[in-house]
Amino acid sequence: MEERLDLAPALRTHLGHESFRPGQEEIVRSVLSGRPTVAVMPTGSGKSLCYQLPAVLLPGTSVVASPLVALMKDQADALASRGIAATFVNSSLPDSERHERQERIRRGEFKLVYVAPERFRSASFRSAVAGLNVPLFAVDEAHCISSWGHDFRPDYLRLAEARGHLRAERVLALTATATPEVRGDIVRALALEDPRVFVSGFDRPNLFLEVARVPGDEEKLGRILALSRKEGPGLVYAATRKNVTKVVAALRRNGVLALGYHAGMDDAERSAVQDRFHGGDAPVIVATNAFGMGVDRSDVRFVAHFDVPRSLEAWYQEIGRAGRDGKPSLALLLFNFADVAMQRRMIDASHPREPLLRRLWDEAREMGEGPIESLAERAGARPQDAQAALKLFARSGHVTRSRGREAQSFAVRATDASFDDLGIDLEAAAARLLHERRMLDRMVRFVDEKSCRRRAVLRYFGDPSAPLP
DNA sequence: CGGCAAAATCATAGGATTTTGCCGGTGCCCTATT
Repeated sequence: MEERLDLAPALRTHLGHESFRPGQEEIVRSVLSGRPTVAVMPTGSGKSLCYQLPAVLLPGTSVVASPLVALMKDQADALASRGIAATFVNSSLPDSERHERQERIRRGEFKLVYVAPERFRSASFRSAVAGLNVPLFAVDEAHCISSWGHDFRPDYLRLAEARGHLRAERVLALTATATPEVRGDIVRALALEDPRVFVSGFDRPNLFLEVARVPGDEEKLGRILALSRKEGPGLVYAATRKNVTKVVAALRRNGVLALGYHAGMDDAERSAVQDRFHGGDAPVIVATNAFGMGVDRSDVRFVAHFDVPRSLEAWYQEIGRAGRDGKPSLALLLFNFADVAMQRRMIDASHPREPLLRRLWDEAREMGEGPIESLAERAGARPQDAQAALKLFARSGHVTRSRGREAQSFAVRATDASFDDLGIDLEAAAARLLHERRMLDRMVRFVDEKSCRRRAVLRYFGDPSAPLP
């Protein structure tokens, strides 16, 4: 007979909720049972409670892998204000503070510790958690494994190792976006054995999905302007920083208070934009895909895409930020076929080809060391290609990179190593390139979809509640 | 597959038109310099 622990009192005392929202209780029970758990829930449905409550109930220190250090402080503070001992460790802390926290972690003073996956590279952190009793290792935004792990943030692919360091009794992976394929990536990367997978409904009945084919920027701006004036607050996603600037300028020229957001802005500026948006001050945010995580405003009336996104997943996640209050909202995709070419170029460019890589390695070896800029020049490549290639070379330890005041430079450690010694998995890289192209193709096919768009999306995500054709 | 800005061209000396070239998003962490 299964023991049915009453979770309601703990939910009330520790987290201040009267009752569970749909899906939460089952997930919490699955975690408590000890079984590896994957929870796929739409943003805004209370994912964090699914690890917070078990962390409070289980003896020991639970560790949460979270992608953005900028959000950790708020998360930990929110828990602390409820009397839950939570903290975080990241590079924003001065050394002394970090060491002090690690000592407190070592002594088991915390119920919850937030870290980025990269934190496990630090020997002092690993040592702090070495003897710790860790009942739960939670991986938030677990789709990052799939979207960032391969080249952007490789430590996402080493989370199983991290789990090993922690000797965590339980694992919970949480995400808002997951096709069956991404779910598979998550299970594999975390080496989950026989996990329970919970998928809540992806249908968002209050979102009206519209795709508008437009011949050029003028029409796009016209539609966005009309929306901004009538609907607001809203989000506009653009594919490049340059386009962000362009759209912001156009809206402002026409009297709409729009704020731009992208990773090229400094941290203070970025958080100021977030704060103004949350404060209800800015009716329209124009952003690259840097904007999203940690955004918590329920009355967003529209999400418009100035450029076609790279995948259905990306698009659905982004439009999911509209209408969390359940009121009618619009997702508008402004589609110009020319934009597909731009995305295709970006995809291709992020996967340097083998001949280019070989050329760059030969040049790098010959130079021994120097600014990345001149390496690019000598190899007849663009700086960003040289940058990407060196990142790849650095992974094998044959190259170190450093950043001076102005220029970034590199140094080859083993000048006698051949290209093949670098151990670059070209086959895997080629496969990923192909995969990304296919995702984009699917996005484009979706634009041409003749039947119900909603049904097509739900089918794509494998939503069990999707109506059958 | 487009759009834009800069350069080249035209046709005749300042300005208009055409051609060409370019277009790159996400964030950890650490280390060397001020």
